[in-house]
Amino acid sequence: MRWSQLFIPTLRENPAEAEVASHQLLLRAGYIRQLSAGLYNYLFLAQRSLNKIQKIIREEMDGIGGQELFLPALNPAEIWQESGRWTGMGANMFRLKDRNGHDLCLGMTHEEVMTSVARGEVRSYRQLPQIWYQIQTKFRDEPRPKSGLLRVRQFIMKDSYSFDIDAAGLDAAYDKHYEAYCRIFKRCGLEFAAVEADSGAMGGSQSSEFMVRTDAGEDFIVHCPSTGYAANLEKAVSQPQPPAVPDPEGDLTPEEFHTPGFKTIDEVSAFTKLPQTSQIKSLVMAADGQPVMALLRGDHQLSETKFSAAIGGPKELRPATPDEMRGWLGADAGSLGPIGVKMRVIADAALEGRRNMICGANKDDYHLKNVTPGKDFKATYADIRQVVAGDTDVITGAPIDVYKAVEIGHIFKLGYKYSKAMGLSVLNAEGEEVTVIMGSYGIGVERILCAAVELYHDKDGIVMPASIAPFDVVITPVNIADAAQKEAAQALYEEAKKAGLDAVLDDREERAGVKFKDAELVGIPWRITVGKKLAEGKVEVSERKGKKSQDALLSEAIALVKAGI
RNA sequence: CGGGGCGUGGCUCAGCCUGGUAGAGCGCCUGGUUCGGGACCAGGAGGCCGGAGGUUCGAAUCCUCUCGCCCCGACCA
Repeated sequence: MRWSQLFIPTLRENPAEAEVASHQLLLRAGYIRQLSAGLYNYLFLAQRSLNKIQKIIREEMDGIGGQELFLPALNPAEIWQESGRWTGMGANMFRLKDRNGHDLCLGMTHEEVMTSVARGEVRSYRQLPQIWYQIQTKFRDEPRPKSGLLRVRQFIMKDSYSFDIDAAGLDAAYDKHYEAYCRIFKRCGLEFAAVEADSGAMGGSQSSEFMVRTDAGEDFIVHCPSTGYAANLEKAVSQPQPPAVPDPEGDLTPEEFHTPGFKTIDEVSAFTKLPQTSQIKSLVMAADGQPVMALLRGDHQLSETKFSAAIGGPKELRPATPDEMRGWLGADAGSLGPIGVKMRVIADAALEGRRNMICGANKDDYHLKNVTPGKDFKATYADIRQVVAGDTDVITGAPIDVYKAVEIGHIFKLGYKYSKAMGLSVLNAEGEEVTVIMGSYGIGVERILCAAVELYHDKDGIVMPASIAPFDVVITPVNIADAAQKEAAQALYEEAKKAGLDAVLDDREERAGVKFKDAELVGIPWRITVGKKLAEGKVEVSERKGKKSQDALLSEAIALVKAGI
C-alpha cells in the first residue's frame, strides 16, 4: 500500500482528553478516534492490528478444538431472566424494547445464548465435550468509561464456552484454555501473569485472570516473587504485619471514655496515643437490606468481595447509610462498635486472639477501651481484609508486592450455574439424565492492543510487537522526487510483498523527518530507508525497537527484515 | 451517582476576571525555494465561541438552565 493514499491521521500534539499512554498514542498515531464516551471508531491502523490479534486468537482456539460460532449481540430478555441475570446484572446492561414492547438487551457476555443453543441440540454424552467460541462485540453500560480503549461501553471479546459431562472434562477444557491463552498472549508479544481470581457475578468455582502489569490498569495484583503466588487483590490472602504495639495484658473490663469530635481511626489513634493496629474498625453494611457489621484492625481495609462471600453472597451489598446506622445502632459512623449489637458481626481473622483494644461505644463521641474480641462480644471470624503492600506470604512469610494491572483475559469454571438454571442436560452411558458442566473463557481483544502500547512505547511513539503491528515494514524513500530512489523503493516494496511481508511504501511528498516521525509514532517494527547511499547500492534497515539501524545492500534488505520478524 | 475540571477554526490553546462583535501556533489549500529527523517565504480558506433562555444599547465574556467530554471516588462479566 502507498502511504500517500492511506487514511492515517497522525497528530503532532496529544489530544487534551487523553491521560494514559495507550489512549494518547493510539489517538496521536491515528489508530482510533472517539465517537462518544466509551465508544471509539477503529480506523485503518487499529483495524489492521485488531485483525492480526484476532487471527492469532482463532489459530490458537482452533488449535484446542474450538469451533467458531457467531451469536446475536441482541438478546431477548427471557434467557437472561432464566439465568437470573436479567436482574443480577443491574444497570450495567444495556436494555431496550422492540416495537412490540418486548424486552431485549445487548449482550455483555454469552453464557445464556450459548447454553440455549446447546440445550436445544445436545442430547447425549456422545456429543460432548464441546468448545464453542465467537469473536463478538459486547456492550456494557459502564458507569464511567475511561482511559481510552481500556474501559469502554462497546468492545470486542473472544468468548468461549466448554460443555462437558463431568468435572474431569471441565478441568481438561479449562487447562486447554489456560495454555491456549498463554500462547495467544505470548504470540501477541505481551508480558503477562496468570493470577487467581474471584469468579464474581459469573458464578463458579475456579478462575484465573491474565493480567498485564501497568499503572494504567484498574486491578491490583498481589504477587510474591519468592513463592510465585499471584492473585487478584479481591481474592488474595496474606499475613498482616503484627500490631505496632503489644496489647495490654490481663482480662480488663471495657471502659467508656470521652472522644469529643474524634471520629476517624486516625483521630482516635492520635487522641489515645495508641496506633491504628490497636483500634477496631467497625463498618456497618446493608446486605439485601439487613445490617451486618464488619470488624477490622484499624489499619486494615475491608475487602467487599471477601466480605460478601463470608456472609453468603447477598444479592446487594452496600455500606449502610448514615440514617440506617443511627437507626440500628444509635450513633453515627465514627462512634460505632460491636458491643451489645443485635446484628450479625463478622470479624476479620487478624482480630482473633487480640485483647484490650479500642472501639466505638455506639454513643456519639464515646469510645471503649479494654475490649477483647470473643470475651466482650461474639463474632464470626473470617478473612475479610484486603491485602496491603508490606504483608507477607501466608505460607513462607516472604514479602509480597501489590501492583496495578489490566485484565486481558479471564477463564472460569462455571460449573452448573447456567446449565442447571436453563435446563441443559444429556443422557449418560447409563441412560441417566445428567446436567452438563460448563466453563467460560474471555479475552478482551482491544485490551491486548492497549496493553501492548502501555507496555511498549517510548518518547517517539508506539513500539508495537511485530506480530500485531499494522505493518511489518515501511519502505521510506527520503526524497520521492528523486527518480532513482523512487524506483528502488518501489522495487523493494514489491519484493517485500512477494516475500510475504505486510509492507507500506511511504511515497508521500514529505520531508524525511516527517516520514520518520510518523513511522515511529505508528510503531512499524522495521523501516527500510532509501536515501543517498543508494548510489553505492545500499539502503538503511532500522528496527523500531531499540532504534538500531544498519546499512544493507539493496538485494539483502528484505531478507534482513524477514529474518528479524 | 457524589466531587472537581473543561467546552472558542481540524489539533493545542489565548481572550472571559474588568461586556464593544474573535486571535496565536500547528494543520489544510495555492505558488515558489528546499529535501536524511515534524523546513522556509508569499498568498489563501476555515469559527454565528456546545445549546437554550435571560440581563444589557451591545454578550465568547455576566446570570439561569441544559447537553457533552475528561479526571477523582463509588461501581466494574
